[in-house]
Amino acid sequence: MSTTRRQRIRAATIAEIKEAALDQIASGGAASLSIRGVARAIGMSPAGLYRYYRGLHDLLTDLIADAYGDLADAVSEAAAQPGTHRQRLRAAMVAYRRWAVSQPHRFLLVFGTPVPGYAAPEGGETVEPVLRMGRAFFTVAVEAWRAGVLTPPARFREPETSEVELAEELAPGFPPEAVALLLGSWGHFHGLVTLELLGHLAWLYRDPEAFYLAEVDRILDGVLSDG
Amino acid sequence: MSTTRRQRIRAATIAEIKEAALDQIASGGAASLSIRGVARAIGMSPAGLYRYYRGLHDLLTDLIADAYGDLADAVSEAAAQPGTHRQRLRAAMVAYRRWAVSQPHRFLLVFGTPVPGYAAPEGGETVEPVLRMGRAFFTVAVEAWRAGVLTPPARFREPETSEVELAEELAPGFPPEAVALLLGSWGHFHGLVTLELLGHLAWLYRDPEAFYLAEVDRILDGVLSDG
DNA sequence: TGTACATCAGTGAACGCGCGTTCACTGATGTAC
DNA sequence: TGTACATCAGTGAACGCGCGTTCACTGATGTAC
Repeated sequence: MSTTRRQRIRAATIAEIKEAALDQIASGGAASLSIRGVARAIGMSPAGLYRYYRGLHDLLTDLIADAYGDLADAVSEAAAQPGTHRQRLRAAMVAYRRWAVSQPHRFLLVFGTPVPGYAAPEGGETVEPVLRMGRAFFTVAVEAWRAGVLTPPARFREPETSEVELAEELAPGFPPEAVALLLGSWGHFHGLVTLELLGHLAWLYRDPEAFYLAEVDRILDGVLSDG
Repeated sequence: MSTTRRQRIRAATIAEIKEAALDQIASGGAASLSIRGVARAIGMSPAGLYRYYRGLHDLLTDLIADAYGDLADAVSEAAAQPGTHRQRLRAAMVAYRRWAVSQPHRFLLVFGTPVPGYAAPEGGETVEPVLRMGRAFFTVAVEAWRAGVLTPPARFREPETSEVELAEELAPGFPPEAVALLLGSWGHFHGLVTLELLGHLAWLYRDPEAFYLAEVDRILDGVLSDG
């Protein structure tokens, strides 16, 4: 327990740093994040920040990991609520958009144009969070499949090896077409969210929520047959 | 005709500037574009560039407009080829991805995270190119509707005023649901393209083309009934 | 409980860098007569 | 066809800025005995 005092303060400072960094990103984009800017915001000398992060790159990595984790949490939680498969998938898609719209800068940290000079962490670290969030959707899909209400397309191209492998890993016998179907659906609602976030729907929709919800229903119609 | 000589050189220089600027963007992202960098690349002093652009902002605006125009051209051309409605819409969607994949930096100039400090041009300029590209799709859709093969969703939410207005403008009697349907479809393939471009599909697909094409067919099934 | 020492948090000055933009200028190209 | 003048393209030096990072340092917090 001797670790406490200094460590608590340290944790609080890290939180303060992240908060200031997110503020900076929120107002000027990820590329405008700077050590000096954060230091200024929390009233510390620039050099002091090097006690907490080895450099700008590490701070950014931390923020991205946080964001991805948060989004995955929001989606997973929504998908875990009781209800029909359709209700749970809908809830997950709605949570995806809600999270994105409520903190666009963090969403774009994960899914926006990569920051120049910042190379995303290697394979392992990239794969993990994608799968983690994906699993929220796949889990419900597997359950729907077991219940016989998942409708993969009748005629389908030759499945790719990677699709077969992932399907087998999700649940023995799970159809590889359904893997593609779910990823395609992700592309669908993800696209709607990014278009909204970046203002490409603003010329038609002042508030695209109703539009989004209707599209979600279309997506669900393409995946489930539980009415 | 006295205008020629100097003007031809000037046009060539502008082309050279843009080319160098795109190179810079291709390798470091839009945020890394700089007057000095471009000047260096074409062997001119930084100050000299101010004979051609009033500043960095103007150059960037020009590049974005070019990119949007090019993309619109590629899509329009594809949609204008002879063929069934389904073939033409498919060609347009394939052209959208091909253009994006072949020059990701230019696609992201239009649809990526906005460059910090760069505010997109006002209303008019933003609306025009969106509609211009959209018209390629809408035109085919209107023809399909006239041919009776467009299938807007049976049950639909109350259409919004903006949807009704746009539908009326496209063609008297054109169903507002179809407007939403087409925009939703745009979100679908746009999402697939951005996910691919930013590497979020790489963990599963080495080459997502087959996946994309299959999704395009799903999209078309949701829009057309011409089989 | 008290003291000697080690670790940690944070400072302030300094480094070298690339940036956008302005300014006064030189020399070449075009124009009017 | 030739000359006087205006316009244009491009230079080079300079400005002030914010940046990431390093370094030697001071003072506070924790640890061992």
